[in-house]
Amino acid sequence: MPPASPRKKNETPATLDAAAWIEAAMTALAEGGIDAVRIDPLARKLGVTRGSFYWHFKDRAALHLAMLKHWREGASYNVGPRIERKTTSPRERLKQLLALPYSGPRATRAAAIEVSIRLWARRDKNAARAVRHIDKVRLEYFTSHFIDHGLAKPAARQRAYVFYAALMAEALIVVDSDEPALRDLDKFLLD
Amino acid sequence: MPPASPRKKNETPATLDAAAWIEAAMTALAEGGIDAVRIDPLARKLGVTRGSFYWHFKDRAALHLAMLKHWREGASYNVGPRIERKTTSPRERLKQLLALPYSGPRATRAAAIEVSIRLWARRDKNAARAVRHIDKVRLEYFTSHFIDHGLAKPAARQRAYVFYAALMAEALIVVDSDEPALRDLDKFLLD
DNA sequence: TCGCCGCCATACACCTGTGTATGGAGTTAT
DNA sequence: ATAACTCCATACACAGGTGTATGGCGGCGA
Repeated sequence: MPPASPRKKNETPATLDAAAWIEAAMTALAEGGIDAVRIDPLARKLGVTRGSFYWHFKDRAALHLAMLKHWREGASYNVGPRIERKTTSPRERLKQLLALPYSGPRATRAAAIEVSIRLWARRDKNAARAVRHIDKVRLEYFTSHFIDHGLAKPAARQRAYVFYAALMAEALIVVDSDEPALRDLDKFLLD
Repeated sequence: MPPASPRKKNETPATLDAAAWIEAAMTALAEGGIDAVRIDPLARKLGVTRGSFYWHFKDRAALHLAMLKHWREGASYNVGPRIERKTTSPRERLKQLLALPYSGPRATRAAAIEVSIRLWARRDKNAARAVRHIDKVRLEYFTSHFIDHGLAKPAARQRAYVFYAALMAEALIVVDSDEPALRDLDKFLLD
């Protein structure tokens, strides 16, 4: 981050172009892992040169940290809310979580980002810290729902883990799209 | 592969040194994804130079295909057998499968390879084909166990998917090692 | 209008990896 | 011993990425 660029009035919060770099970086992360996040290709896709990057970021490590921060702030509720508009039953909320398929256009990107970051976390301490934090948040979120659903805490936590596993597995396991195993999954996981 | 090196007598099947390259490549794959499988670093770790590689393989693409073949042949029963020595009950076999932790020394490598290949499969058709095949084999394997366990086929297939998901999730989701959610998981998944 | 500054382009030095071509050491067959 | 073959080292041309230093362009403020 540069010396806190002091923007003027009707501009976005002073992180507009840095955000564009981060967005492009996340896409590259989804498509090829952390090693695919390279400055030159990103610059070409953004229609600029390296000069822009090295104004907004000190180096690649700075971009990596910004990417983790971005994911940390967005991932908590990417997999979660936007659902609790109407206070439906806890069962309905979990059912909707399972229903949002990891096979959509934007969901595919999110799934790839999940996998990429977790692979990255195997060799990067910062990424590992972010993953640990996000998993903690999500598991507690799911657990609370199962508690609302009527389960005792240990059972709720176990169920939350399996629920989370089933959700994440959609980003890894390949089955035929008409696979019946995916239908009525909620009946097994939620009842 | 070179012109089918005609070995003589007491040598291993003519793929001894190529196998060493593949082994090193799989380790690199586990540690940094497919982009980390680079010839020069591999050569340094093996104590040789590029000259060796380009004798055993045509190029990187050939190594990639060999890696997929290697994984395809080994992965089917890496996650599976070596268990069915004694014909225990199907429930016991599945329980043992769940018990083999993805946190051991060599198991960590296998888990990383799983994730790396699946991320790789998002941009490589051959890798995608291998993953599809392996998932099919494993799901059928698990399904048959649940059928032996007494479930009807649709229910068994669904249960196999959740079982497989819980297994794979250990390679992704990070929890405290003393997490109670992982204990007694079999009671939920198998009963 | 003039200078300042945010933002990016350009050029340079450096490093790392790929693929190929060629040579050389060691072994085996005749 | 000589030829042939296996296996690897060496050298080269090329491509692509990183980081830095420097220059340039446009807008805003006094």
